[in-house]
Amino acid sequence: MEAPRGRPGNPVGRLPGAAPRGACRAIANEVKRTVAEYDPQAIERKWQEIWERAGAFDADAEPGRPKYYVLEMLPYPSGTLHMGHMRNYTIGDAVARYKRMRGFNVLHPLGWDSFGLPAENAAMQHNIHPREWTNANIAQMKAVCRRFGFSYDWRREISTCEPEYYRWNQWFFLKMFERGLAYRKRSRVNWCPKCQTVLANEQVVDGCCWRHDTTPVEAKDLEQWFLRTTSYADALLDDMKLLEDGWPERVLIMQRNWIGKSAGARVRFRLAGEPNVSIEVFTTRIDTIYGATALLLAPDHSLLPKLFEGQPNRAALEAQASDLRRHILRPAEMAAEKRGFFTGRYVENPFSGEPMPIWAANFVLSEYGTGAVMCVPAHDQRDFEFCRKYELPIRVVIQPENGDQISADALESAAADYGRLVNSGPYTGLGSEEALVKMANDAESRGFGIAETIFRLRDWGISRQRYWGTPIPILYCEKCGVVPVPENELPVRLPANVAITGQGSSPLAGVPEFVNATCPRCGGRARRETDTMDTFVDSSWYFYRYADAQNDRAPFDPAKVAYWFPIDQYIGGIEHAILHLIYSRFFCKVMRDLKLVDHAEPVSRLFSQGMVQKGGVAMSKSRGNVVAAMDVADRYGCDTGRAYMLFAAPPEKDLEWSEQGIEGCSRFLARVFRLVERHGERLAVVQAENAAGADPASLSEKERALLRKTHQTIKRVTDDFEIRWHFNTSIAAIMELVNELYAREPLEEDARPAIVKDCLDRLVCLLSPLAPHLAEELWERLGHGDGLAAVRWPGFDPELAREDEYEIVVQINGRVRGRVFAEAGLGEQEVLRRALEDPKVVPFLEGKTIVKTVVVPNRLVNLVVR
RNA sequence: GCGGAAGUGGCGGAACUGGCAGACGCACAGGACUUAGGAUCCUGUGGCCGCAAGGCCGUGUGGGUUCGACUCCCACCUUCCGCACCA
Repeated sequence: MEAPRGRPGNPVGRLPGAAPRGACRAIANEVKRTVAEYDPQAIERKWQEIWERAGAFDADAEPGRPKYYVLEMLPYPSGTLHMGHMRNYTIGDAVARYKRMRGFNVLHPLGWDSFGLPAENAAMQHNIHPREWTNANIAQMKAVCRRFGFSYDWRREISTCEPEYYRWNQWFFLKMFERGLAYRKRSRVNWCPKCQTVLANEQVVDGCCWRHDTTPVEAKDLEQWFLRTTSYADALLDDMKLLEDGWPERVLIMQRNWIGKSAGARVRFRLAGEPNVSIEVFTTRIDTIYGATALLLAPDHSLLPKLFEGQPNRAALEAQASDLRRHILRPAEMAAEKRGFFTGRYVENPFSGEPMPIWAANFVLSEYGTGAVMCVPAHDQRDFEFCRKYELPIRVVIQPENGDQISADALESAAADYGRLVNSGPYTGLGSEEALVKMANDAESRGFGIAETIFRLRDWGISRQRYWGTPIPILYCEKCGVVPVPENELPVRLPANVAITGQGSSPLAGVPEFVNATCPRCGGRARRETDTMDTFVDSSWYFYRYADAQNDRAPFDPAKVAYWFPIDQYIGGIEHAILHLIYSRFFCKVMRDLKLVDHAEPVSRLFSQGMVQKGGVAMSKSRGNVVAAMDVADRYGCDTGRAYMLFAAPPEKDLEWSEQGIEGCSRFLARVFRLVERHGERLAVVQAENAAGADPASLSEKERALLRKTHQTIKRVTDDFEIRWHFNTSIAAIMELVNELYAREPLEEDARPAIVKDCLDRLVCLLSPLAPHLAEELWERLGHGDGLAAVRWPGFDPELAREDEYEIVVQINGRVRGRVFAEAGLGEQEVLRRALEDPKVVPFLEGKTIVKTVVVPNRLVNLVVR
């Protein structure tokens, strides 16, 4: 790289007007002599107390005043605040503080997702009541949050394990029950033998429990309560268009996949020889039905045993079936081979009348569609592989619109694309899209099928055989059957004294005082439901409760919610992209139907922050690479921790924990402290002069330079908050400003105190969302009696930010050959003239012809020569 | 396999609309101050060649568009994440 060149007459690499070299020593000495050390612990303690006494971050609904609701995801109170939390809350806090300075009424609350399994595990291991354990953890984590000075309105704190909160879970459940959105059915459930409870489908990952990733989930039949998420499947999908601007694309994609809408048709195939028995399949490709050469059943399809009846080799078939059931493919065994066997029976293709053999196949999912599919090897890759293996016939019924015709013998893989129908009876010659509609219609009018759209999304099973959760408010009466607990009897409280063994069914079943109840309808004996709710119920609506956390007559006052909602900015980890966020959207839609809210979506903007890693991997207990937030605060102060979280990477990217990096941030804050401290006493009595709009001629060259850098920094930091959401570059910009101020020391020379003060004031304001305690302290030291909470975000004056003079790069054929200076606004011709005269440039032009010139204002000149 | 994100110095990262690649920080080196410095302040720091002036190379790879490409287009490689026999 070329050596930096200063202007003629200036020392190389030094800013025009910077202090002469000899001055550095003097400044350093003076700084050392007079400046107190940056003491983050003292400063942070002081301001946290002041904020708390003042209720500085309490916010109430003020109709007519613009609001901003910024929210971080509800934490589980594990006891330690780890780096992920710290990063999450630091981002949210920076945004909250920035928006306050922008004049918004900011709602920024925090609470605790305090039901859940770990409390029960702790109860077993340490013989401590889940409530005690949980509350101790909450106290600990809250202390860390306070130590970090996050600007929460603590009056709105909620804890989901308190009856004041969970009674509204029960209330919502009853509302859903009334509307048929909560129902009970016996169903095959995912059972985790370690958790000793049911898991939602969403909680099964690769066939294993989401908490125990080496424990395979078992199938079990149980009576379960479900919430009918599927009745909102279309709304959940359609309303995603409202989120396209504010949510990360990948989250929307994940949700779309999860909902898994597929449009197709249900078709009934009659069992050959038994006209009253038929098998239904679901297909999205009814246009290929003339190419179906078999019908495939899931190994656990309910009809399978019936098919074997009366066959001589029935026992052998049943053995094969149960063998195949053991080989139902789990996602982890995706590469495993397809297997199946012929059942000995046939169905009749309702379109062609042709007989088709029925096979059982291990890759057919019993829980999706109808658990049976038609097998079209020519046009479906899975069927193709299956038929090749078992030598079933392959028949081409779709030919590509353009390109070579295909033939069954030459196929190396299935041809799944749409095309034109061949060998398809009366449909031959139609295009796939046309045929899909027509054939489904015909199937319906001929009585063996119907167009249908199905979803991958299933109803949400919420029953958990656990103690530490919300009791499901249902009674079972010997006479009246299933009876909901009347609203006025809520909450159904968790009994305090329960033996938690971790074995068998719900611990509540062992508490007679809880189980035995009176039927509210007939007054007879009733048994209470002993399952509790999935904790995702708690977190599906908690952010509404923040709007009205103390309400004891309703989950919230709709007017308050109408003021604060929707959430303007929600911030959390990507791990909640599906479960929590779909359930929350579902709850919102139910609430809208209950007329509690009038918005369609609860969250306008969602941000997924990156993980915090150490040594390139996520911090985790098992890896032993966890750094606790409290340790950072103890060693460096929380402002340093915050600054590092924001500086080390843009917020959406993973962040590598670096001790040296954090020391760099600590140095930076100390450097800011010394700078302001050095001038604070002198400037505290000075009224800052707002130079905006001032006559530039009245400013000294140094004043202009100071103001220019300051206003350029304001612009950069403001854009970072408003548009880019890249706080790393905000801090970098502020560092540049600080460097410039140091370089121009002594500031008291050639610059009026009022101007210097103005610059330092603005610097401190820019810093305040990022390192709030230090900023408050410096603000005070600059002589301001009022706290920063009352201060507006600094304004930006483009006139002051403008450069007077630009260095213009002169390129010859795209290569940098020289540099010239041009005053702002200098005409193109003049810039070009200077470029052509530049002594560095001239030799490159000798004997050449300039074919083209490009002049980019304030940036460069490119001369194309030949 | 499908979908998404990303590949830039020794490291974290910057470059906003196509216009000086490497801002800012870390690390390292030199200097100042100092009894001392792992504090502070100042300076330097992509690679190669060169005493220097300067030159050449350089943003995963290969092409393309353009006066000009980290940025746009095409093909490919690698990494991470999500989904995955969903009929």
